[in-house]
Amino acid sequence: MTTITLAPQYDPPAIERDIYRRWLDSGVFTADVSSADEPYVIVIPPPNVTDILHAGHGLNNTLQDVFIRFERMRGREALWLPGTDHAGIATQNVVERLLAGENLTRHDVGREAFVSRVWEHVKSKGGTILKQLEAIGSSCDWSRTRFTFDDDYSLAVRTVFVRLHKDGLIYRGQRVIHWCPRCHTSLSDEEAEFRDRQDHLYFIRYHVQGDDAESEPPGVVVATTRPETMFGDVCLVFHPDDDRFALLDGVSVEIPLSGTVIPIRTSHAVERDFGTGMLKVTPAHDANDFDIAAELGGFDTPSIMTEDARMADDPRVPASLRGLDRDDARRQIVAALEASGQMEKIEAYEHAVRHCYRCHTIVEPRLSDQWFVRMKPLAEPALAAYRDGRLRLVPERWGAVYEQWLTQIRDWNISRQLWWGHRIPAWHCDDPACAHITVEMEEPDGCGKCGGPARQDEDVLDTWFSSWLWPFATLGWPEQTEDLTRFYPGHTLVTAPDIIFFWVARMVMAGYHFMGERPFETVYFNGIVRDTQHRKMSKSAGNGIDPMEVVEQYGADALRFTLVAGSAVGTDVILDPDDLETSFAPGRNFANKLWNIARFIITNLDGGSAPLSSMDPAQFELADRWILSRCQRTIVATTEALVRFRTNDAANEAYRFAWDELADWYLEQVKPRLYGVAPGGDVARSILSAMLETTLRLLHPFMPFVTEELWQHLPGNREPLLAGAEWPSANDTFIDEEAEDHFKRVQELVTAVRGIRSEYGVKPGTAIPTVVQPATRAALEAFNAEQRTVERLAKIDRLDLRENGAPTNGIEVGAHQVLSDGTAVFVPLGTAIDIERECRRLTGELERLDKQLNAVKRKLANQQFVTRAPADVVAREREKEQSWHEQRETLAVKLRDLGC
RNA sequence: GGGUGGUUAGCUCAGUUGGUUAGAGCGCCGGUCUCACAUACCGGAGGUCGGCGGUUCGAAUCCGCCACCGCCCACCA
Repeated sequence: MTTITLAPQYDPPAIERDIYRRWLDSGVFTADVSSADEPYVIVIPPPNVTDILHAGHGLNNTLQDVFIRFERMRGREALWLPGTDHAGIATQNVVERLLAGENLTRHDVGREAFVSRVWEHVKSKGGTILKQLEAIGSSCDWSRTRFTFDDDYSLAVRTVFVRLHKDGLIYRGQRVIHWCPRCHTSLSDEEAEFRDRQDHLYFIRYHVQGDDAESEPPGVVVATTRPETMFGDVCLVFHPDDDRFALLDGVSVEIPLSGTVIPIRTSHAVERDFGTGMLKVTPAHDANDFDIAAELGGFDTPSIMTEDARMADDPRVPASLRGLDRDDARRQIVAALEASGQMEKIEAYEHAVRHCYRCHTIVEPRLSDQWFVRMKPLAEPALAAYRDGRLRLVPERWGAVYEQWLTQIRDWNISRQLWWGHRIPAWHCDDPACAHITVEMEEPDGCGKCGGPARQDEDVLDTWFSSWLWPFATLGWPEQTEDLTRFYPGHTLVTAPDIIFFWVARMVMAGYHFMGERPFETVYFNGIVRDTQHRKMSKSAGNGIDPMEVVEQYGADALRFTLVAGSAVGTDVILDPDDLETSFAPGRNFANKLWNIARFIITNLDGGSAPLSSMDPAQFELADRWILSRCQRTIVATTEALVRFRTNDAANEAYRFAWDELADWYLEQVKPRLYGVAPGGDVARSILSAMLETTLRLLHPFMPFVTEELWQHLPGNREPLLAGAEWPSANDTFIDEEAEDHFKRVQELVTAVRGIRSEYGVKPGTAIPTVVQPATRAALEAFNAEQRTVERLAKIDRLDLRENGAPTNGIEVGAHQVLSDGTAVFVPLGTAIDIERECRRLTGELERLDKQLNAVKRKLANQQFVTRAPADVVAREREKEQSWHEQRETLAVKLRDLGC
């Protein structure tokens, strides 16, 4: 391999595209169905087909890629299955907005033309996000890309519908559902999300029939937040034990403004303490009221609003209000009631109101015929799987949410009055007398009962009704394909906790019901990306970060590193959209650091090095043994952290090793040997090469581009692609506690000397008097090269080592740095020091030391501590006392010498 | 109303089962363009770990209460 000279700075855009191309060409991302290796499967949470990548996708997909690359390197047959979701309402809304720009509605163009228009849009604009996933380095198996509207996938959806229907788990029912008057569709409970709203509670007086003007009180007062629904009232109810109204049971009242007569009844559903204790029952416009009315029996369910949430053209609605939208109607009704004296009072009232999760319009409860999935039987296996540990959630606390939802699960409304989606495979008989509904995979010849003509149901299925099949429908189900056999069940699902109900729990249900097996073993919930005010990042809020911009400016690796290393398991990631530099420069800088570590090492390898295994360990110096030992520990720690999904720990372990240990210490220590100034150059080269190689492997899941590029520049024979290379395994023979301990002392000494040089402006040529304690002396003596290391790294000519006591008598003044074993480094002779200032400083230091010393003495004097604390803890305290005592003595001598 | 997460340096956050003198990055101060890197190097300042109480030889860590911030769920209309 020719060593091209590496540029002094890493330039991401210059290499990312080529590297990605190289990966694709090699097929390293493609899972081999016939491989004997143990599989590892992640299915992507399919983004909406027209989505563009936002920061949340960035985090989510980077995490998936980290796991998949890690397992791939560990030798598993890794499959990361990508794809997109047709996203019913969301996509339909996008196209409807486009039409609106041409002053058209979907009804103007018609169903068929509209659907082709959406397809057109999806084909031209869709899938952008998949290209963007490539840009951030995602190692998806693109040969298996799926779309929830693919023919195969649609077949799976129909199959599921038909099967569940046959099993009695899908039924058609008339219910009060959540209706979005803007999207013109029903919504599931999950899609109608609560938002707090400042509202009013209106107290309205209903006249009791037969009462005359003198009656006291005249009629009954009902509290409601929705006066506009009162024309749909069928009765008023109060609690049967509520004495206040005891005489009113069975009495008739008139609905204000319309005069419709309705009875008063009783129901245990009434909360006596709320409002007046009298409740109006509007079965067609409130799910609870529907239940109450049903329980009482014998009531109609009058609808008094249209699909647009306008007052209906209905005899129950006063003529002047018909056609008004619900807000205008409310205003007029309130005004009219105030005028007629029937508005008792209006109170400010804050409550949670359901809104459409797509357009945020207030949802209108509406009585209609819909298709439902009976959820209880499906939920049970999903619940059991979690409870007996077959399904693991990380972090575990989400289990409570998962459990609670499954425990109190309600039937799922799956029909949507949209045009973009999987058409429901049900055909209604044209003959009202027959009214049979035929449910089949393909269009039947006619009604399955009477054989007459039948029309297909107009509705489409909830988009989540296709998503919940994702882990197996993507693998070819209902066909028993090789892929399905090999790659189901999968292993890790990485997703955000906000779709735990929509998607995660339902996938588990579908997995057990149709496959008899969990779809994945672990669900890893990543955090949510927020801005500095902890608001969720979103385009609409204008606080988003465009990952593509970050990739351009800082590189994909910087983006990835920031997102992954910046957050602990399941915690949110806070980023400042107005300050990309603060967030992403550290990642970019680290990539550059890595680049330069490699640049230095590769340059100095001079085209090659002998393998580490051929080196005689007897020739290893302290620094060699130290870095080898540290490297082993880093491998263990990084691997361990990744296995436990602690990606931030893993990334930081590797980061620390590369920057703080390899670059800052080993590289510096080894320079004289490389330049031939000191012996041992070959050993150093060999170790450097091994360290770089391992570092690249360890960092590859986090920063695939820069590591792969550098890998390509490494001299020697190894796997052609880092993406397909082996994850390093730890080798205990290199663990060397003595070397770690000794090198730590060398580091301490170097740092102390640097401190003195910096603070007192000591010139490079000056010797540094040092009174060495045994531990430090051992470190320096056992490895005779190390004193030279200290001198070189601290940029001094000579360490002037002395035994015992202070070096002199006030000439070499100001004991400055004292090491943990009491070794003292002094300011050298001839250095200008401000004696007074030095006295103050030393005195302060002495006080601090005394305080610590007293604390530790008190601790050791405590019998309880000595007898009850673990022996090693006590021993540490003893050492501490000893060392601080020595430091104190050194300081005291200095103070005396200075004449403080 | 019920859950649940958080509160540690100016900022964003680590701190695994309670045990060295509580850490990192950025920012700040001082010094260096030292032949891998100024996207760098060296040194430094900065925290009574939200408050109170408790358990313990020992608490950022465990328990209780309080305060503030956030999220989820919930048929008091």
